[in-house]
Amino acid sequence: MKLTTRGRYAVTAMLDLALNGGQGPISLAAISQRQNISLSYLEQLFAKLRKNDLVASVRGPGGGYRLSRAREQINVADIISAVNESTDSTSCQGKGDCQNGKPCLTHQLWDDLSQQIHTFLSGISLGTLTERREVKAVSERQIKLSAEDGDVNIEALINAKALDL
Amino acid sequence: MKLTTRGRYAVTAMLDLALNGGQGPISLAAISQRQNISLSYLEQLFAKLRKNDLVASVRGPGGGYRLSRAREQINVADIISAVNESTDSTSCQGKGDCQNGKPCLTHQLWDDLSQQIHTFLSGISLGTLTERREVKAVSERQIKLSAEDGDVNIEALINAKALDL
DNA sequence: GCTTATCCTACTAAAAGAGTTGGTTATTTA
DNA sequence: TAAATAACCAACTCTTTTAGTAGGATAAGC
Repeated sequence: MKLTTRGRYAVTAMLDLALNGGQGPISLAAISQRQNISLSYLEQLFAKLRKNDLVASVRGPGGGYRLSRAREQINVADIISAVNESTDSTSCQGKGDCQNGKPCLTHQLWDDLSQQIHTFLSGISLGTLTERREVKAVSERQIKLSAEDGDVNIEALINAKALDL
Repeated sequence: MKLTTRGRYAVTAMLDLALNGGQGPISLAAISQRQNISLSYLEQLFAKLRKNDLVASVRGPGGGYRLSRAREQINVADIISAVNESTDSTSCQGKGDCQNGKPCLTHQLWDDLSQQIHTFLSGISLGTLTERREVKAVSERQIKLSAEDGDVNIEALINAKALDL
């Protein structure tokens, strides 16, 4: 398990999808605009998310992406490991270049720890997050700050939350 | 909160210190040998650990480092944030270059999440880890695999753990 | 005064992160 | 059927971070 900005982008985009993808697919262009993430970078991330069966795609005009499962069935750990999976060879793949000649065991300590983090993040689903945020969305609509209706701007939501504090 | 190999090195080194530093300070050279981490890299990491008051140093021959507090008072979150603290400006420091003109709020979602991870990791102390490992160390001594007595080789410990599975 | 070991700065090679460019394919709509 | 849309795909670039080197200075013990 690795926690970087890459995972943050993926989680944010997926949350956008969960919030805005009520009816019909959402284009990456829309997510790109709302969340201010480069379109091509999103394409790369969604290629991995699709390979891991977290999203499904619809091509052509009016197309885009939708969650392949219910919000509650997709957790944060899924998303983060999906976009990080390419070069996850932090442990030296049993090459045996560790001191004892035995396959790489030092790293197991960290893997042990990151396994716990993984378990922890598995408990947080997109559903959990949207529920928490949707309440704020309602109060946000009432305050009538954000203009474009229909769209849910995550930034605005968090803004609303910040106002609460 | 950021989880990379850098933090892994730091946690491993600190655990080595907790396990081997029973009487007197431990030199970085010793840790370097046991854990197979470059000496100079350890120096850089320990400079930050010292600034954050997680370790204390003794100079000169026979010198080295020791934990500045009891094992139980040092947690994994402390260690990781200590070695990562230099360039932690993942959130765009209120520069206001986000779309709304307001200071950077999109990132707050992630900060929210990573705050939870931080809380989680704060619950795991070096004491927690050593206790878990020390049991294994005893069984390891009984099996009499690792030769050099006095030293506790984390790799060997985890090896012992692997044998348990 | 020699050795040990922390302390400190600067530099470097390699990898990962983030984004750009320039396409192709599939699908809808006019 | 042609145009527009938007997913798909590959290669390339720029920047930052990682991990490690090199070369010392300072402090303490023998």
